[in-house]
Amino acid sequence: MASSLGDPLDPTSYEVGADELARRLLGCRLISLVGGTSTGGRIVEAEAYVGPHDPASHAAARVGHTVRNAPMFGPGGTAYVYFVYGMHWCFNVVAGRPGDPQAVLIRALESDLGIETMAARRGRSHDLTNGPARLCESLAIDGSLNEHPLWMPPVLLLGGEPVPEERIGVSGRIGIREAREWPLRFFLTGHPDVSKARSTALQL
DNA sequence: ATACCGATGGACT
DNA sequence: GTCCATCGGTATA
Repeated sequence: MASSLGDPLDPTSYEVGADELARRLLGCRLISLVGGTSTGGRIVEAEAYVGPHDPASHAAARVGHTVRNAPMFGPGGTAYVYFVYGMHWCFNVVAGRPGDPQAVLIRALESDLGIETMAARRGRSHDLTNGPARLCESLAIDGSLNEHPLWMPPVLLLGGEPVPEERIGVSGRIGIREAREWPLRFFLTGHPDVSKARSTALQL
């Protein structure tokens, strides 16, 4: 009954496929208390990586269970944070049940909390949370938060205003080679924090 | 608005 | 060695 907006999502609500979770996370709020200041915002773009049969996933069958992707094999609702291109962190929400490696990459937030702190971390006052690596820098999320459960501080995933189905756009995922055309990227159509070039829904 | 390019490090084959 | 679930700068329009 404590279903007021802004409560942490229940751990069981993550026990769904990553594609469903990605849609469901749109409109939810990602909040970081790292460093003592609240930073974050509303999720407006997310990508699903749906399991061993997904060749673009870090947990693709050809890769198997490794040290890096181990968090994906853990319980839903925990964080999978990985380092890419020698300089950036990316934040994922693990989906499904233990042993079922699925995750949702958070690609953009509509930032509305701790703007000044985020701007200081980023060294600029714009482009704070559009992009998976940018939002990690703004929220001070790094590898130390790997496997963190997202229903407790210092990083929280809170319920938000439900997003109307017709506002949700779908497209192929970004920055991958394999399975480019799989419709697993979800975003709020026309939202300013979703790049215009990439805000066009896939034509099926 | 798009396009190219370089940075930089770890996971994996 | 090779490949990145990337970004910021610069150039061009």
